[in-house]
Amino acid sequence: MPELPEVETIRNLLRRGGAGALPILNRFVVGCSVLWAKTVAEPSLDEFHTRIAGQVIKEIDRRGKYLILNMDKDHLLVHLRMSGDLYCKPSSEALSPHARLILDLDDTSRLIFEDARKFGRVWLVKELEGVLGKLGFEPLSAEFTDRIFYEGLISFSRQIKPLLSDQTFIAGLGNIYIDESLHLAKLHPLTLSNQLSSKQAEKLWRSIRIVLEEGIKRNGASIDWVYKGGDFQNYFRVYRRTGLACLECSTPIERIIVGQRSTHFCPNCQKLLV
DNA sequence: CACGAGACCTGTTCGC
DNA sequence: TGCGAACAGGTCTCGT
Repeated sequence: MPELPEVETIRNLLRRGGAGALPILNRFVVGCSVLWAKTVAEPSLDEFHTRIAGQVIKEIDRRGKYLILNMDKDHLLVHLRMSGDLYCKPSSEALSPHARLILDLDDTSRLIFEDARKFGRVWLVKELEGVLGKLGFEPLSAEFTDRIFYEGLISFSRQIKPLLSDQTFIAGLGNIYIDESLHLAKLHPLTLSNQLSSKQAEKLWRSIRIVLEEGIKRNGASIDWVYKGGDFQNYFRVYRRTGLACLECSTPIERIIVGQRSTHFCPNCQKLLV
């Protein structure tokens, strides 16, 4: 489910509540159940239970696709991977069959980490560095300038799509937002990063920010059975539009595999540089 | 260094 | 209708 805009949407729901979910700021943890042991990446299950009890949720941040729950003593980091979700509901409401971790809160609500595919992970840590240290550019930050992006791009000779999906280069993009950004920037997904002109890099930089901001504005994308809430899927330019007309030139959108991921692009608007 | 394959998992949809 | 194959928003590790 989640790339940067979906994670940001979940963050907002946890901070302010909405869509049937409760806010969790200033609540404290009174109990905890781990229903799928592998969900807790760090520390050990025993230590996780003893350390998280009694902690207050002070603030919620995001870095790339990670949610950061700042508690009074530790940080609880959450990565939703493919099918995770994190929300707070009254304890009286039925539990999802895919609940993997439950934090009982002091107002008889509970924070539920749900994840059908069991890929998601949480870390309870003193310092963020160990988990987040290798992440690359934060794409909507002020420090992420077109110039620094261009310098980064030309320092590698890599296919642009796999490079954009590398979280140590840029954090938060996934399959949807990469395909959308590359179409907006009129770049073929196999373009080599060091073949880009500064002009093209600037256009890609702008496209990434436009697409992410629109995704956030629309509360993310809802696809399949996994995640629902946002409506960015109604504004896709290429993602899962194989065979449909390009919105710019009417050429049928093509689907290829790049880096073992489904990749959608317009063969007319996004020609491969030679 | 850059890339591809396989693994981790479950659930839905597609094709015959 | 039924059943196996293909596919899904992510990331890690290993081999070449």
